[in-house]
Amino acid sequence: QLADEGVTRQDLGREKFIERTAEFVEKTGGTILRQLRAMGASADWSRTAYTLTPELSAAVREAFVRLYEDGLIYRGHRVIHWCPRCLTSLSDEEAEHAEEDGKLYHISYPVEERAGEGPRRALTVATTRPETMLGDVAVAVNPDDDRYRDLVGRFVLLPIAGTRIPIIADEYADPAFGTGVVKITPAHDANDFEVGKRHGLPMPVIMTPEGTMGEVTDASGRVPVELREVDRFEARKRIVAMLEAQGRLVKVEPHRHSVRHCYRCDTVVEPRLSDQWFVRMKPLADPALVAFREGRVRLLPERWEAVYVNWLEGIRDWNISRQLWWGHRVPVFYCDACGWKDALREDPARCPQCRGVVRQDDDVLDTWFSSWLWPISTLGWPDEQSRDLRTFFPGDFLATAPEILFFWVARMIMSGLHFMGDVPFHTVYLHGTARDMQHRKMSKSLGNGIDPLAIVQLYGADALRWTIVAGLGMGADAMFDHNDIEKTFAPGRNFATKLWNISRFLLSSLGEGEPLPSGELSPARLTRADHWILARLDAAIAECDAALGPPRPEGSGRWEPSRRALGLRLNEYAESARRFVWNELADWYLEAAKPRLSGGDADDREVARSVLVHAFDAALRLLHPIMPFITETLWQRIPAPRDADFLARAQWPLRGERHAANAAREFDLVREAIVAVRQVRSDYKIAPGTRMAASVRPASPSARAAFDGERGLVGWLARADLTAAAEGTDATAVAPVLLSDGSELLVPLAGLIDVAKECARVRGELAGLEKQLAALEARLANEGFVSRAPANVVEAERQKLSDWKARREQLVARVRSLCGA
RNA sequence: GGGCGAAUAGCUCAGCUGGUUAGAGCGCCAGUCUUACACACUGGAAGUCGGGGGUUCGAGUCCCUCUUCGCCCACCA
Repeated sequence: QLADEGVTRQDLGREKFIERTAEFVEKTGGTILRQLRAMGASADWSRTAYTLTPELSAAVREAFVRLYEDGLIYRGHRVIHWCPRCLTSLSDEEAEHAEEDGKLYHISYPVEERAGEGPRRALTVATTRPETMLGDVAVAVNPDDDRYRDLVGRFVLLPIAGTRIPIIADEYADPAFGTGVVKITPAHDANDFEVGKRHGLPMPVIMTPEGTMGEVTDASGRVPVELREVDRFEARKRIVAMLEAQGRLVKVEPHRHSVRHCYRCDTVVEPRLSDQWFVRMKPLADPALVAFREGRVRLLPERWEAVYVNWLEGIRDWNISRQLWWGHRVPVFYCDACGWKDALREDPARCPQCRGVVRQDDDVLDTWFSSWLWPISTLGWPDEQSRDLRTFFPGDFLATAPEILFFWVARMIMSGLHFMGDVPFHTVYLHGTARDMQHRKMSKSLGNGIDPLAIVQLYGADALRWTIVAGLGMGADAMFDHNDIEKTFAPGRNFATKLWNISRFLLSSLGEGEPLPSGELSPARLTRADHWILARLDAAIAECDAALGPPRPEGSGRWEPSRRALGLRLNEYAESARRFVWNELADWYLEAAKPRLSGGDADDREVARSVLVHAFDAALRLLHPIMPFITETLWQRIPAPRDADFLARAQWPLRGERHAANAAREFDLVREAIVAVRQVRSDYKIAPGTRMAASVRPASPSARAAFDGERGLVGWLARADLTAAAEGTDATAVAPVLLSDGSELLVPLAGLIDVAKECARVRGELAGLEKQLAALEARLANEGFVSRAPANVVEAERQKLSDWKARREQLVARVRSLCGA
């Protein structure tokens, strides 16, 4: 906004800038909360917190002072990442790498001549950043490099600057890279800084904070007048031209390397020597590693654990000071009169030593220095007796993005351990990132983003949630095509519509004036279909439970050792629930129950309604975490058991065990028969309205009872009249189907069968089966398989073999009678 | 330079500790306004699981290697 007004923060001044920023935060801060609410996030919205309130600010200050007192915060003079646009230092994590095509410039530095010496020599150095040569204070060679051993201790003359700088020996110089000679610029390169320290070299800063050329720390005349205040990239070009003119540019090679950029504005970061506040990280990181190794904190998906460990093991001190104005100000005070300084919890009126005037450090703290305290500062820390802290710390579960694993997650773990002696949570779930079809992160600047609120408007929050939960494996990135959101979000909307329509049917089937279902399911009155849907419901609940993983053992501070038991396979959970609702409840049970619900006697109606309500109620409970809005709305309308005022607070469904397994199996057999008849109808293009006939040869008394008992259902769902099987039917006039239990279904098709075509089809099927059968027989004939595979696997294969053989027999018989000799 | 991930049906993706004839959604083909739903219903076609090698009775799943894409980390100027 300020840029639009053509104003900089410096124009405005610190106070005014903070005022304007606070105004902005006030206006826009609610956006994310609104989005979260619209998407159905279920949080205690009365407990939102903000790091810049007095309470949280006090916690940040307390943390700083304690770390300072413990010697874990110190002032460091070293090369840090500097953003010339933001005019502030950055942490290592805020300076992001990006591969770029650059150039490697080889520059020849003449060796200072010595009296009576032979031909003039020169050392060639290679650099990607020629503009920094003005800050060179030495050239280094490896002490073991024979090529240059004799030159160590002598000097080169820095071109353009004209400065005389020593040739030093340092391990840092890699004999294998380039010429083996490296220029040393301690103020503008972190490695060179280390070399400079080792050799006690001067460290001239030759760039202004804004990134233009200029002497900042001394006036040694290194930067020629014509280059002063020239932007660093422009200066690079000019210096290269000057070197070329002087014959000092040996060659220029293309060179791909990675360049650090400011995470905020993408400006190329400038390594720069300066004074900053640092947190000593090793003492904080070690306990975080121990906590991980002891299993007190766990990352999912597991592959992130290696990343976490790797970062902690190689941790470097954290630059926490920013030369910005918005944030928590560094609580360190100085007395210029006597040189006193200290970090304090309260602002001092004057210097405790000399009563002189004190001033506070100008810098503010890295925003993550406040955020890393979030799990404790929001609960009342540093008051360890705070009720909230004692009640809610440590937390249990954190779901967040992998990109802030280091910035936030690892540091929260460190601060929790350091300040509270415990991890702030036990499981970290690192979810995927929303990307476009080119796998690029969604971002404002690329314009490839999808506004969640727009999706909520168009398809509903439940559809959005469904897409994300059901469509992705654990931790997988989500690719969205913002040009075709329809195909992405329509399935979720369609499923929500399905739920809506199921409830419409359910409500209309309750009928006027009839008593509402009692909710009591008396086993004696249940039909096969009832048993079946109750069995399917139990299976669905079991699958959802398994996908979500078992709850953590009561009172245990850690998860079970088996990580796989943790679950969080949300997509599997969603799919199990969907399949139950759509493919089982809606497609089969509801259709099967229609005759009973509209006709039948009052008892039939009552039972069917009860089962339907029971199953749908359970379905809504299963789906509520994914689709909270529609499930809550529908649950309020149906006569479901009211164990809570809101579905959100109602019980998770439990497995009922009320069904009879054999009755459920019988229904499955009937379903098979219905599907078979439909297939025949479709294959032979028999009009949907045409009533068909079918006969059955049951393989068992149970099957006989099922087909006898469910004749009406077959009539209703397959439009086919089941009759007793007639013996000796003409093969060319009947389509036989072998059901899974061995029962046989015969569909008369006199005059409809194209004998030649059907013969070919059956032969094809038989050929396929023979192939499978041969493989199966080979497997069972294999000594190794029979002796080494688990018994249940072998048994299953044997069962399969006998099933397939029966099927083959049937096909062979059919081929014989259909295709002739 | 190191590490990680992905590559499975036309498309987007599931396939946990190796073990049915590898699944879903969308799309496609055929049919249907069947009194909850055409944002639907019924039936169907479609994959040598990126290439090669290995371990194993058995590999989409484990190991090695190659190719392509992506991400993270990194002090080769």
